[in-house]
Amino acid sequence: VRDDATGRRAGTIVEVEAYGGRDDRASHARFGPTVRNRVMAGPPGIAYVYLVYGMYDCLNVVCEPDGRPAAVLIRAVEPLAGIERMRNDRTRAATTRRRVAGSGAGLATATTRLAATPDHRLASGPGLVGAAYGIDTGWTGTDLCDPRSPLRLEPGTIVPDGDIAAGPRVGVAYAGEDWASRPWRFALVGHRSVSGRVPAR
DNA sequence: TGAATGATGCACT
DNA sequence: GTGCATCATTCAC
Repeated sequence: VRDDATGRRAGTIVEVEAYGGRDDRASHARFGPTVRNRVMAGPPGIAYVYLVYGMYDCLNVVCEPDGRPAAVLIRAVEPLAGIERMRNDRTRAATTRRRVAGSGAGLATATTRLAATPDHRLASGPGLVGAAYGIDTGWTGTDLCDPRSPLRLEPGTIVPDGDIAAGPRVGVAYAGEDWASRPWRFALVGHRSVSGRVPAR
């Protein structure tokens, strides 16, 4: 859930990935404590937002007790409320990117395609979750478990194990076969808001 | 319909 | 200097 002056955005998390500590070669914690990842080793329930590929903000929830670095990446959300606001922020993010890239035609097609994007695909990917919720790295450190927090987790429903699919994490081939192959990506089976991304070889 | 590619800022070595 | 926990577009077929 995110609250701000213009209203409330809410959705159900339908896909996540787990990232461990020093030994996980795919985790930001593999470098040991750094300026960027330092909240990962702090108390759990805190937001860790990082910029990837120079343009996408990815939201993580710090896990494990204070002192042990770990986090869960929110990969996809099914939008439930504040959908127009999500759409607006998606457009804004795309517009900013295109302006930097300097392609007017690209912007036109980008906004046209976004308008054709169904509601349930507005946050179907880690970068898209960040864009739809208007989250950037400044949100790192936010207490996601405080009911008064403008960005927070709220209790959901218990899902039977059988409804959860597990598979390898996306885009972590660099970590080596052992770590890249671990089935630490979890998603609701067959859910239409799960990211369709396939590892690019 | 699917694979390749470019964009872009910054953490890290 | 290198490469990334991504996505949209372009170019084959």
